[in-house]
Amino acid sequence: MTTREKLLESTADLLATEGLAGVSARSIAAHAGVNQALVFYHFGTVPELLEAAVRRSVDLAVASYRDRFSDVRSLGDLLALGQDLRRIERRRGNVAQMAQVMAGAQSSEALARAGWYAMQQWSGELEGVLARLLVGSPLEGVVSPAGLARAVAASTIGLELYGGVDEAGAGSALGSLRALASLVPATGGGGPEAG
Amino acid sequence: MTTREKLLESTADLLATEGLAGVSARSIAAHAGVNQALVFYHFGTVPELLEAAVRRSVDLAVASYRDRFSDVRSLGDLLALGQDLRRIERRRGNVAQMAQVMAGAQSSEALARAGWYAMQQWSGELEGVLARLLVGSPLEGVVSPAGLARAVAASTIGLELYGGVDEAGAGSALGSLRALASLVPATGGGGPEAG
DNA sequence: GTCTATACAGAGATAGAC
DNA sequence: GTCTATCTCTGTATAGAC
Repeated sequence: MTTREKLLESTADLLATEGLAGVSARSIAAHAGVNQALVFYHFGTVPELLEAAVRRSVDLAVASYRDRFSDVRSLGDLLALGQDLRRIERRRGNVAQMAQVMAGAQSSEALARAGWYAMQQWSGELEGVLARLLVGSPLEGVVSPAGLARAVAASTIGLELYGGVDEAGAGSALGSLRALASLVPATGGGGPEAG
Repeated sequence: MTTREKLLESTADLLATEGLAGVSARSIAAHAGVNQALVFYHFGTVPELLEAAVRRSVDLAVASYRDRFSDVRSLGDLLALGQDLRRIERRRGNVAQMAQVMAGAQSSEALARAGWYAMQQWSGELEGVLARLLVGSPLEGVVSPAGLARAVAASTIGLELYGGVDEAGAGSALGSLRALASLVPATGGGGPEAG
């Protein structure tokens, strides 16, 4: 593993576990077991390292689901995949990472770019599936696949943050969304937020 | 206006406009036009000041809607109120404030408490209305008012953060949620996320 | 309650030897 | 590419005069 890779990985780790406030050139370098000055040698500034780390996490994560996304044939399939995906990505810390980056977007151009990119990648993937599934469904023409995909992604971020301050509350929120999803007409379950 | 109040107000302002990273004892004091040491005299630590400021913002905001909440008689009414509320609170910066506090919950007990409290107040209010409205509706027994209220609140936080990195994307997401809401059975419009 | 002054830790970042 | 050393700034927090 190169120094660059160690730094990228450590940054992603720390961002997910400690939040933005716990991420500094010093903490990253310590966690990676490399010298602090190398952060600046390889990435210029800390926000740029953060951006690179998030892009890498997202690219890896999205790519790991590409086959499963293209196998989806029904809203039921999508629902099942969504549940899996949510569970796995939360454990990996990728959802928390995105939430932190988006919260920090106000104070850094690089973080804003990273947040934009991450949302773009995930919702782009989901949008492709939704576009296929909505053809011929009662929802066709009523909701746009692009908007729906983005709504699901944004709500996931919100639920992640909420879970950080009230786990039980977030659980009940998710339960209600699942219940609502089961009401989507003519699909037998599988609404958008159900994952 | 007392020094205490100036500090609370300035903290809320800065949190909404600059984000957590832009909030420090120095910046707050400068914005309030008071001496920096007074932050510690009145509130002990910076996170405690943040907590107090958020509680105050939330209490004031929620109280200002209490009458309108209790006037709601139909999902249509709720939808209209939700749109108003969302527009006004976003402009006031209260949504951004909550998003920042929840993102910082990882690094501070006080912020976690503040985030919990804010979500509790807003969803408690909404839950009361939903509990009334769901009686006799097709959704009664299918979704819990408590969970639904929390899902709406959490999604609002997520959309706020997303809007910070991609305004157009967040707009399309909101549009899709409105479209979905119009499909809620037997109500003629007025689903949960539509506000 | 408010002010000045200051201690001290940790942040980002760079210079220069290796 | 890597390491040591260091500069500078900004952050929290406190002591003590007023």
